[in-house]
Amino acid sequence: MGKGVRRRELIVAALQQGTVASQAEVCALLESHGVEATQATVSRDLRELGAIKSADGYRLIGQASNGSAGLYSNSEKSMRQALETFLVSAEVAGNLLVLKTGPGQAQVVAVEFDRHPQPQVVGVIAGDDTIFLALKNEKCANAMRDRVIDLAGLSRSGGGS
Amino acid sequence: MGKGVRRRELIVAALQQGTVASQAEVCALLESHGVEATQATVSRDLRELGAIKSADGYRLIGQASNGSAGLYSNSEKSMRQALETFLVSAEVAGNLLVLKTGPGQAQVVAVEFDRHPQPQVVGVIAGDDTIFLALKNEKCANAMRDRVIDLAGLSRSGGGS
DNA sequence: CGACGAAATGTATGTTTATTCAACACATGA
DNA sequence: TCATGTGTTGAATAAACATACATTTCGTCG
Repeated sequence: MGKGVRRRELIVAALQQGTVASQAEVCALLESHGVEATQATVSRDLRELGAIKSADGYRLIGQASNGSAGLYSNSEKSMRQALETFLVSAEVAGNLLVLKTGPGQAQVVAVEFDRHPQPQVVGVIAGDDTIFLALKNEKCANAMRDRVIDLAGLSRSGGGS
Repeated sequence: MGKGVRRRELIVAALQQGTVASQAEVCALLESHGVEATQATVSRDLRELGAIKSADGYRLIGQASNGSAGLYSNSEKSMRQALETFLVSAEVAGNLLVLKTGPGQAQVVAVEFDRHPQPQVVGVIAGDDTIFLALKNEKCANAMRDRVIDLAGLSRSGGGS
C-alpha cells in the first residue's frame, strides 16, 4: 500500500512543477527519484489522480486556479478522519456512489466532500445516514468507492447484497 | 483556408453538448452531419481548438457561451423565476442532472419540478443546496441541463472543477 | 508455517492519438 | 498559361496510451 502512495506523491509533485509530455517521461522522473514503475502503472495512477492531457502535456485538474490539488495532499486528513470514524459501507449504483454512515452522521461526512471538492464528483446529497454522490460516470464511481473504502480503512470484500 | 471552419464548429458544438470519448467518435458525429473527415484531421482540429482529454473524454477549456432563444410555455413562469433566482450551476452525470443552488434553496427549486412534472423526469431529490434530477437517459439529461441553464440565464461556461 | 484472498503491478497486446509524407486545392505573379 | 508558394487533407505509420491477463506482494486465518 504505502509504496504506491509515495509514487503518486511524486507524480503530483511533478505535474505541479511543470508539464510532463508523456507517461514514459513520468516513468523516467520516477526512476530518477528511486521509484520504479512501468508505463501501465503510470497510466493507472494518472487516471486515479484525475490528470488531464492537453497539447502541452499532463496537468491536474484545478491546478492553475487552485494551488492545492492532488488526491493525497494533507488537506485530505479531515476527510480520512471523517470516513474512518463514520463510514459503514460504500456501494456503487450506476454513476452513483451510495455511502452509509451511522444514524445522524451522514451530514458530517458529506460536509467533507463539500469542503474538498473533486472534479469527478458532480454533486452530493446527504440524508440522515445515507449519502448520494453523483459521479461523472460509473468508472469514476467505482474508483471513488475504492478510494473512500481505502481511506476509511474498510475491507473491500464485504460490500453488499 | 476557410473550408474546415464548418467542421470545427461542429466539433465545438459536440464537445459543448456532451462527452466525446475518442476521435473516432468525433469522426462518426461529423459524418452524421454530412462532413467527412479522418481521424488525423480531427486530431489536428482538437489540438487547434485547445481541447483536453481526461478520463471522461474530450473537453474544451475556455468554452464560449452560445446564446439560444427558447420557447417556454406560460406554466413555466414560476419555474423560470425560481431558476433565475436560485440556480448556481447544472451538470450532467450519467442520467442524472445535478443542480446547485445557494444554501437552503434547493428545496424551493425542487418544488417547482414537482409542480410541473415532465415525462422525461423520473424523479427528484433535494438536499440543502443540491438537487438530483433523475432523467430517463443521458441524452434527456443533457437536454434538460441546457434548458435549465437557459431558463436561469446562466452561460454555459464552467464544466471544470 | 502454508493456504487463501485482495490488491498492486508487470507483460503483452489492443486501442487510440500524433506525425510524416505525398497529393491536392487555390492563389499569385511572371 | 505555367511555375511557385501556402495551406489542408488522407493514408500509412509511429508513438502513446489503456487494458486483459499473469504474477507478485502482503495481510489474515487455520
